[in-house]
Amino acid sequence: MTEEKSLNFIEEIVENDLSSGKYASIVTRFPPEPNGYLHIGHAKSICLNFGLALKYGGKTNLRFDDTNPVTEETEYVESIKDDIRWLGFKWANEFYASDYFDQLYEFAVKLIKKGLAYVDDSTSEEIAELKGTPTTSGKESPYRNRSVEENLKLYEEMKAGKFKDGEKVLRAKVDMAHVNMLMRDPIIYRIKHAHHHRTGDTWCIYPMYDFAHGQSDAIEKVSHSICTLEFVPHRDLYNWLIEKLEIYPSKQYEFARLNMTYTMMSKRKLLQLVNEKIVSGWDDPRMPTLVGARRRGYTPEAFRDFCDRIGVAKRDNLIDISLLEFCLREHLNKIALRRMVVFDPVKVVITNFPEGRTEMLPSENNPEDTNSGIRELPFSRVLFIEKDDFMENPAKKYFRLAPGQMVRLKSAYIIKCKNVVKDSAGNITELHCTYLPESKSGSDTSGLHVKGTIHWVNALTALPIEARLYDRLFTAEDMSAIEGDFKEHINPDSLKIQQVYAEPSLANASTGQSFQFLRMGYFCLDKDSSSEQLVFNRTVTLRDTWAKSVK
RNA sequence: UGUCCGAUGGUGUAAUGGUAGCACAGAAGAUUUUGGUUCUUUUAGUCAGGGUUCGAAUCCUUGUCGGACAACCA
Repeated sequence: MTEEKSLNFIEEIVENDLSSGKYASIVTRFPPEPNGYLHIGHAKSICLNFGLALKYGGKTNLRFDDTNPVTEETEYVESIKDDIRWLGFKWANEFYASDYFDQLYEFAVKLIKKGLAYVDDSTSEEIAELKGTPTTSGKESPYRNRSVEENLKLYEEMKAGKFKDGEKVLRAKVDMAHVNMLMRDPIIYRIKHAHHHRTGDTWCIYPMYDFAHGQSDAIEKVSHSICTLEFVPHRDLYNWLIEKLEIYPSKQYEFARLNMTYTMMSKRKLLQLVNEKIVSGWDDPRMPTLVGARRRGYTPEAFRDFCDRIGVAKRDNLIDISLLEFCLREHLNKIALRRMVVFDPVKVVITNFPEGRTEMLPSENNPEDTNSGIRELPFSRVLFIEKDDFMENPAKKYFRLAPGQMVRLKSAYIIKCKNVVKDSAGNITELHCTYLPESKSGSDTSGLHVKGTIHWVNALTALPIEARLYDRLFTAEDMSAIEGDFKEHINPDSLKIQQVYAEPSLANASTGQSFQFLRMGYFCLDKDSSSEQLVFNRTVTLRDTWAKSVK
């Protein structure tokens, strides 16, 4: 059997609840607010919530927490659904907090009737003033002791649109002296004469998060309501409302959100990058959004593996982005077809190869996958190789091409450098080489062992393509620690565009398809491609131990 | 100043009173028609003090450090 993997603290809770018979099966939910695109941090939550239900035989609802019409849009709803599907998860139900507005209204009425909620006419400032501070207790509002009848009437008038935005709020009557600020008579309904993306203009009062989230959980009979650490103080209120409303007792558990090096997860700041056109959009391949990562060439398999590896705990964390890249490379290595592309070409003339002749040479599509087959590469007298793959005065342990030295051309022949041609300025323009006909790949009888193998393309048939080379968007390791304007820490070199030369088979690539450009990295075809110009995004470089040792 | 949450190699995460383990990152080597992959080996850790115990990363206590909390956001 496979090794027993240790459980995270939430799995432990679930297993205990299941074995004790507290629940026959579990219900979780993923509750995004449709006011932005999902990012990598959400992926952790999605994998956790859906993963739990999958592992323990339960179900997961997708529920949009759409209680603030001012910031929410249908565009976001669609993108969120897309991203979850892309990650590979299926929700049992698609729900909206706005589906429950009628019921939520009735819940509030019930609270009023129990004498546990009141309409407050205080201004926002007055409410804040009376709220106290974390270290000093609050004071009661002068409107706190209105009669049930008056509250009922006022609340109904709020709903009917009799008041302007901010003129009145409905507050739960808890305890203004509570050590937990959230328990100091929290606002549960506010007036917003705003168009809602689903309910239109039906409502002009909307519940606050605390009066929607737990209630929605209860309505759906969510057994384990899993959220991030910043909601810990809300748990008191969550439980208080469930108790007073006498509804299904969902339980809230909190875990530490994902933070990653050189990355920023704040939806507000990401929106800023989009609005200020610092990036091309939510799906800019440099964005930590799921759409961005997808366009960049990240795979759902890599994300799921990553989420599995980072674990779930309650301490703040800052995950090294190299772990994500490791997961990515591991997956891409298995699935990406190999192709040869020369980025910075220097011309190689094979002086003993007949002019006008083209030979087709087979090359494996992926050495890690024997089922991936081969493709044919044209080889003739004039080729391009990478400038970096030649050194006139080779460094020690450099085993690529140098004057008088031999190197293997991948899937082709061993060549030997005979002559270096330069222009008047001393720049290398051509390398004159000879090839060893008996060293042909697959039928090599030369008996020679060369240390280096390099990639190349046939000059005549080379396909010019655009390569977009991405680097991290931010320069600071811990973006949450920076003070001042985060935009001062944007990497000016996060995108470099280069015209490069590809083997002809790349003309058949389809959008989103991943390739390994030999020795250069993983790339995928971008949607910006046209028939005249193919565009490839660099997903991630290959590990490069040589570059490291040179440095 | 208060309440709550947390603290294990560089980074994550296990060990649930009984050998501090795993992964990433780093280092060294082997293999390789990708300086990729793969395979070896290796560096490095329980926040501090006190207590309970035959035995403490784990329990108690004090302290230190980090985070959260004073939106009509979620």
